[in-house]
Amino acid sequence: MTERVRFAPSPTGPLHIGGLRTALFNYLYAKKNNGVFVLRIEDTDQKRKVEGSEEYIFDSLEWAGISPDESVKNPGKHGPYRQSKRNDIYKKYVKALLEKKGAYYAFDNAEVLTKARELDEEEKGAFKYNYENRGSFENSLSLSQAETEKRIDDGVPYVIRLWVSPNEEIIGEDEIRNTVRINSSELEDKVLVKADGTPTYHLANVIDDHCMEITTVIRGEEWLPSLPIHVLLYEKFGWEKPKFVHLPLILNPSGKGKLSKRDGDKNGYPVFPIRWKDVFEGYKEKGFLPAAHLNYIAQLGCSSRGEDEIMSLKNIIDEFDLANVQKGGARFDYEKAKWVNQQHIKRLKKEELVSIIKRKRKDLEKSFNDNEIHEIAELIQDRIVLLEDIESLCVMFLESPKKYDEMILQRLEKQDLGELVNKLKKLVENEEISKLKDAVFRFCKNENIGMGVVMQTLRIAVVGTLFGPDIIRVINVIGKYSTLERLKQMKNLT
RNA sequence: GGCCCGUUCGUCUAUCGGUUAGGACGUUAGGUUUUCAUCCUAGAAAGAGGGGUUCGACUCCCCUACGGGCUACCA
Repeated sequence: MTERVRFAPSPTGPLHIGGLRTALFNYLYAKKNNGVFVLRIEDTDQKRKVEGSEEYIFDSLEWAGISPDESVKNPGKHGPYRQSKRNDIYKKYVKALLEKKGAYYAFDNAEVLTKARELDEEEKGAFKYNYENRGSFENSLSLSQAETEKRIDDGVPYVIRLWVSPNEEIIGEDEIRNTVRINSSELEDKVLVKADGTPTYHLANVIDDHCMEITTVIRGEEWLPSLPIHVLLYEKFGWEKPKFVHLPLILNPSGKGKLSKRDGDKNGYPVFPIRWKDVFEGYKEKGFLPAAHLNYIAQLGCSSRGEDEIMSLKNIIDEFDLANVQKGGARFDYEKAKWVNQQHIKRLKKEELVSIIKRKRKDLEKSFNDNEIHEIAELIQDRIVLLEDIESLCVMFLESPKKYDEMILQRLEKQDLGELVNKLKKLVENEEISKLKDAVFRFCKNENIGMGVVMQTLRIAVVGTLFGPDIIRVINVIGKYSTLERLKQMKNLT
């Protein structure tokens, strides 16, 4: 049997890092098992729907390189792939459930329930609509059949609730943790169909997973508490249950709660894969390679057997094993995420890096030929942590220094800077630029000046700071003319 | 409050009853480099606490503590 998994986000805003990881694990599981990765849009609550979020989900998955095999965009035979289009299906199954006495009508309005809830909270905690009190509410169990039918005919609003019988042991199997056992008396008669006739998550989810022939449900740990409800639903329908996998949550770096948008804002890292409506920057814009981002996320709460932590998507698939998934939540670590990205960049083929650099710095091609850009790529490759660093790393090749590091200037002042710059200028003038290194060595020896001082002076004159790649190689790239110009600019300054 | 899940260096993790508890990020100290980055070497750094079971527990069981999740006609 082919494995079928699904990622089922609801389009209520941008997909965040946790969602992306859930999608990733579904994808990995599918690919590892030659299965099918389905994307289902859970838009039963139209009130909460946010324009653009469905597109955003597709765009994010595409950026990450983990697009679904079946979805609204490439439907298979299990459609529709949007829950808002499946209401007829739900209706059919709810009818059957009602007939089997697996569910019942309830007419209680919001005020009644709110009041009951408040009352219970004062006394002992959470209110539950269940076997203990359903007799005192207005529903098809407490009302006569005639009254129930009359109300429905009269158009009195109602919901449909799951009929949970007390004191039964419900067993939920999770693939990465121990069997979850719970007494059904703890459960609530969950609303299955809302007053507007649309299903709640629990109902739609179970029916869809069954109808779409999902074999393994991989979702976040926040769903673990509703597993018993789902198990009950499968049993009442008489359906075979899929396997369940509840992924540990991604926590804030502080460990306090799930990773949140707020936290990302505060600490300066994105929590979304790609830009969301000019409001939030994503990992893409921040300068993460999709493969690197996936690499980091795949290892949050999951260990890899391989000795190398840096892996391509293909490697991640090969190594993927549910047995390696952690049980406890994992804190997000932006420093490590950046390090992984840096490692991926370091391993990029020169051609790939060159094309990224050309894209980021379009003006580079005006001043340099392909060979030179390759050299630039080589000079800066080890220094890029985020792709956005490319911009600043390229500045020294394109412009003469706008300002000079004051501290260094002061330090060098003792050496009669003006004269030294002048001599260097002459040196560059008279030497072949490709042989500059030897020339500088000779110069130091003849003039009896320390190598350090000469190189620092040259560097500060050419790029303005004391950081950066091999200054001789930089000079080779920018050429004799630019170098002389820059030395002249420095000379005028001193 | 109730229910559920979890707990190994600061962080991500290895260990599936016998290990000097290993690796990675970060951090500290050296080295390489004209500088910075890279790279190399070394160091500090962990089994929440208490009971069992066992010849022997990080590993199995129980309790406590702590953390997280859920507790909507949201998903």
